[in-house]
Amino acid sequence: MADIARLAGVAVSTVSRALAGSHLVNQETRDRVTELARSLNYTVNVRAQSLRLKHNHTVSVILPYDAPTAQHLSDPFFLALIGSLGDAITDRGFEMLLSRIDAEHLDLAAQPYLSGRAMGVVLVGQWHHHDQLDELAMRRVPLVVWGARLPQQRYCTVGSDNVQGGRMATEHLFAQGARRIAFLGDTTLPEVAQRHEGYLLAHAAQRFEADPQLCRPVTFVDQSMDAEVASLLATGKPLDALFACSDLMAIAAISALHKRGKRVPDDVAVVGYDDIALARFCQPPLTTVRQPIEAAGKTLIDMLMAQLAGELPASVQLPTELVQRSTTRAVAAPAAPRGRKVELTGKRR
Amino acid sequence: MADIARLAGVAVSTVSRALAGSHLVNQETRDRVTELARSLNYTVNVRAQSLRLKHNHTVSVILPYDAPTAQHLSDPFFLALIGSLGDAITDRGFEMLLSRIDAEHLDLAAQPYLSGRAMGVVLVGQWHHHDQLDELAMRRVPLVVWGARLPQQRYCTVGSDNVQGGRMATEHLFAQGARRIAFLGDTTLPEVAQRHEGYLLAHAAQRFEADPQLCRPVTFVDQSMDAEVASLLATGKPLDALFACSDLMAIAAISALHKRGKRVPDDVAVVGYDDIALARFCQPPLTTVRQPIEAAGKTLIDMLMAQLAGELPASVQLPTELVQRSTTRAVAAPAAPRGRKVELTGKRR
DNA sequence: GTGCCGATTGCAATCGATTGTTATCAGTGC
DNA sequence: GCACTGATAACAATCGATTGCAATCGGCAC
Repeated sequence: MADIARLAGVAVSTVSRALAGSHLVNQETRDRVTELARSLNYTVNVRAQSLRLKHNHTVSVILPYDAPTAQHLSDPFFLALIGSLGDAITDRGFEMLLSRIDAEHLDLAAQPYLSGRAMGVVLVGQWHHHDQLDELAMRRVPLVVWGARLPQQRYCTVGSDNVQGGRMATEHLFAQGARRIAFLGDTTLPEVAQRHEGYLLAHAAQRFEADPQLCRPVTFVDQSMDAEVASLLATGKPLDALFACSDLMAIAAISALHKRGKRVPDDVAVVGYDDIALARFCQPPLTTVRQPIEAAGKTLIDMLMAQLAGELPASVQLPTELVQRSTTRAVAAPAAPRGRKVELTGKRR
Repeated sequence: MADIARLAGVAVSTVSRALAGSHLVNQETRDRVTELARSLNYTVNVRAQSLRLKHNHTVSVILPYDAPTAQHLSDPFFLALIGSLGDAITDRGFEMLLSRIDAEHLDLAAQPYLSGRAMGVVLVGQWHHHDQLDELAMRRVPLVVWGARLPQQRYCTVGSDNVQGGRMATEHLFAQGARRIAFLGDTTLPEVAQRHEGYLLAHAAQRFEADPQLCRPVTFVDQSMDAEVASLLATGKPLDALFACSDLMAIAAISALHKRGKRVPDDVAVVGYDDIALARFCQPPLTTVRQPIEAAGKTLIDMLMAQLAGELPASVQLPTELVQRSTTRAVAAPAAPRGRKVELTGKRR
């Protein structure tokens, strides 16, 4: 900026004002400065600017990782969520700072905010440390978490309505005559626990007792699905259906079922969760509970902006919908969750 | 920092040194300051720090978007690449600034660097503006591009060996008796053009003439695949096989083929490109040319670091491998590209 | 008592912007 | 000729760090 000032024969302050389009500087001077800046490929230094202005246009998006397994960033649902966040953030003219932290130390999520790099934080998944998140909220860190809404939480969450989703999936399976429905998912995770709650509610509504033996704590993405399915089939009692807490798990389970001569949906019906791109394309196309990914990114950012505007963090539960494809038999739309028409195609191009 | 200095009864400069672990400050003072900082949840302001130090630890990753179609960030391959980059960047203790720009203005990719937000730029895809990238390189912007290596380019690219990949796929199809092989992909994109070149080389090696009617300029992800496949089947002459320039296109094509009563691979064999997660799970599992995504992120960052260390930008072509699954009939591994053993499973968990 | 030494610590300039306040200047009225 | 006014532009403080250089201090030798 000093260079431009020298070349234009004015003071640095005038250049600053000129580039900001201030009317305090003569139109002619302003044009001269602007042109000079353009021809020199000059851009204001954002670090200095945001240091002086004490604000910035960056949103920190954090994906916790499970340290013991050193898991890489490859889950299609989370990646799609990043895409959705990326779009939402770009649309608002902000930038996205993406980083990863150990899932056991969610308190580190505040770093980008505390160090002035970002105006606020979006954390993807609450994992096992609800308490650490509450603490961050109490320390007034602008924070929105993708995950389950828990009783009396102090932080703001955005997530799908997991109880409704789990219930809808289970009811759909009941509706086609299934009676013994396996539940696959790690219920120590809040979101999965809520889906399991929906699963139990559906059982209660049917006056059926859920067999605890059918609930398997498979982690979100897992190679050991094969063994799990084998063990489920070996219980002696028949297996009607299977509700998996992610599409990836559902697809792995279907593959394991096929390997053991079970037909889907004729022998075992399967419902997944997420409605990732894969669900629509795999054979047979997967019946699944759709989490509205497009809306997710937008809503997360909306909530963050609301907090930055001084509003109270109101948590949001986005509606889920059952997308009926071919891993379950076609039945009339379930009555319970009165909702929008079921979409058969996603919005992806 | 001033607060801490006051509380600790020392000068700001001492606090700075203490937090940096400098041995110029007394061990005791250092401990006192460190403890004070921790208890106050204090973190150095990264903006001020990097302003003063004139360097930072941020890598800018840019995904161009096609403005006319206002395409969202949803392509599984690019998302996976972001994941890979995220891991590579995190592993090196850096942070990732993710943004999007209009694919027609790749020169804007320099902004994050010029404005001091990032130490360098990784651009995902070179799209149609090779020239703009050359210009950026001449302006000495630290830049690495994911894409095709073009003759006499001035910038550094990392990409898969597209010619080899295209050739390998086509040879594999020839090896199982295919003679009329359709090529699906937008050859105005450098990467696709090179895959097409490989396709033509394979034809030449077999002394076969490629029928231009079989080359269809489908854009990377497209709804109109159905019409395209219909048109291919309607040419009058038989269709043996199909090489699609992305797995997504391959899967869409398979779906269109099924709809028209064609069996895969019996009537039409199909090879995709990328080996995204979907390829392994879809039914039938997709034969495809694998781009080494894990290595991609690492290599991109390695090349960026090399540039920052003052080295010349050497472009890299990562080896591709043919992953034989079920959309082609099993044949012995092709002889031409002597390579590593074909892996049947990816590294995903 | 003086001077030197090593170990710490403080002072002040600096990074690149922004902005309230002050200065300059041409034009105008008396 | 002088005071006043409006339009521009310059000055200087500031944001929160870092660091070369100077200052301080206790100890020690002479």
